[in-house]
Amino acid sequence: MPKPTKSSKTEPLSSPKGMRDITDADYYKLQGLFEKAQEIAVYYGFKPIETPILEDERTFTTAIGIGTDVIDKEMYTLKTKGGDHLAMRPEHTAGLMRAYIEHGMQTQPQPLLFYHSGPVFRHDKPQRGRYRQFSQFDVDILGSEKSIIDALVIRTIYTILEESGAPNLVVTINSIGDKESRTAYLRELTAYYKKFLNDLPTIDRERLKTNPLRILDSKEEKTKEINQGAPDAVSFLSPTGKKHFKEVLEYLDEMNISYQIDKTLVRGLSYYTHTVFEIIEQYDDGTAVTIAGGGRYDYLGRQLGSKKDVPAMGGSLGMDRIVERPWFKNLAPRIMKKPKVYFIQVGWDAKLKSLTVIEILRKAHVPVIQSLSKDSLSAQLAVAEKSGAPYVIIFGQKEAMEKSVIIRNMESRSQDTVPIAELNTFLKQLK
RNA sequence: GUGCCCAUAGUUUAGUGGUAAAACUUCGGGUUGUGGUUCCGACGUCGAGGGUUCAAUUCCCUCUGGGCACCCCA
Repeated sequence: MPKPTKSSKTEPLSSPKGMRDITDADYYKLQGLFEKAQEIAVYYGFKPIETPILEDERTFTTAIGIGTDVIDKEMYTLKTKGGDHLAMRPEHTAGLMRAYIEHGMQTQPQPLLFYHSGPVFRHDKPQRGRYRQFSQFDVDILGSEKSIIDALVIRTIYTILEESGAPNLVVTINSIGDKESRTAYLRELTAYYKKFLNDLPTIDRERLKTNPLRILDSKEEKTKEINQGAPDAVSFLSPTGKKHFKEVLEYLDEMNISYQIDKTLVRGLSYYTHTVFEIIEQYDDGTAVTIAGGGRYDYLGRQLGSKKDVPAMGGSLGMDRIVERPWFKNLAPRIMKKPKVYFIQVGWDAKLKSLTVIEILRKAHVPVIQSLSKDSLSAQLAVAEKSGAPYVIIFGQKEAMEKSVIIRNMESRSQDTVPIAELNTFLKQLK
């Protein structure tokens, strides 16, 4: 029994901030998008996985990294009654890698292709298209360092967006290199900024300590000036890193996927190496909406305790954001049926048998809607009219006795009396 | 987490320092067997708490929730 708090007496209960109830059309949009994404992923050879919403907190702190906003400010954590420190997942990748290592998936033929979806949680300030609980659809490939793997992930996500109706898609892409080149680059970059320490705005001076790469896409005017002369990550890439990046771009060229190399793209999760990308919707007026992103994470496996390196690449798309975009095609989920008949019953004898008749219809796969709780014929006809169902079945006292129903065409208003035994065959010939 | 704006019925919105209105929706009825109509009725502690006042839905403060811009991200 929850203890009543001060607010529970006075404040009406509502869903937690930034979390929503999703019903009807909104629900089906998300489900429709999921089914489309799933279908595409399956065609490209991905297999499903579902991991727990809660994980040991350390899975995320070691994977995503202290010093990132996602960990420091946005993660929901809790202590169980047994004393375990768990966290609501803020993304899918760390849990996936944990599962891969835990179940020794390295022993299977590599690489392994996974798609993964479900709610993720970030304690962020809500805005339109940004929720504290939101759904991501991820594709990940674990166990290969090859550049074509990067291209395959980007291709798959890009295709899902395209098939959802997204226009003006651009892939922004960058390479932040491997451990060595990244360390060298970071050292150089930090040294560079230290020369301008006094000119750097407070926020960027702060970032110099926590995550210097972020200074590169600072919005501060002063910093933008300083950034003009900042060292460039790509020039620090090792020969293999350069080759890898070049190959990824070649694959994109070959597939006619338009991309822009964005040297300031570093992304907020610290496990990334080599390729990082975002897919944005870009408009002439300069506005851009990020709807997907990802990258390579070759060191994450070891960070989470794997004895061997697990080279891997993944990306995720924000389902809520996509579904709210004006261009989103309503992708009808398979479960959605256009109602074919509206069932009306009149009188007690008919009401008594009505569930049996509806079960006959269900077995014949006839989608039926009804308002069984209503009694009056005219009220039910009015609702039937509004529902847009092309046919109405009227089941009344007389029909209940005769074991028949009246089938009425809503458009022509003509009607036939059909014995219940012949109902299925009769309905089949209706279009 | 910071700044700005907002909050009246299920929804969209009026309105006022003297305890509230319209439209649509929903439910019930006029109408226990054939349609979109019409008529009648019901549904609000004016987001929550506190303050100013004889009196607050209205003015002030706090909180909660939402939107926008940062930050960050999907």
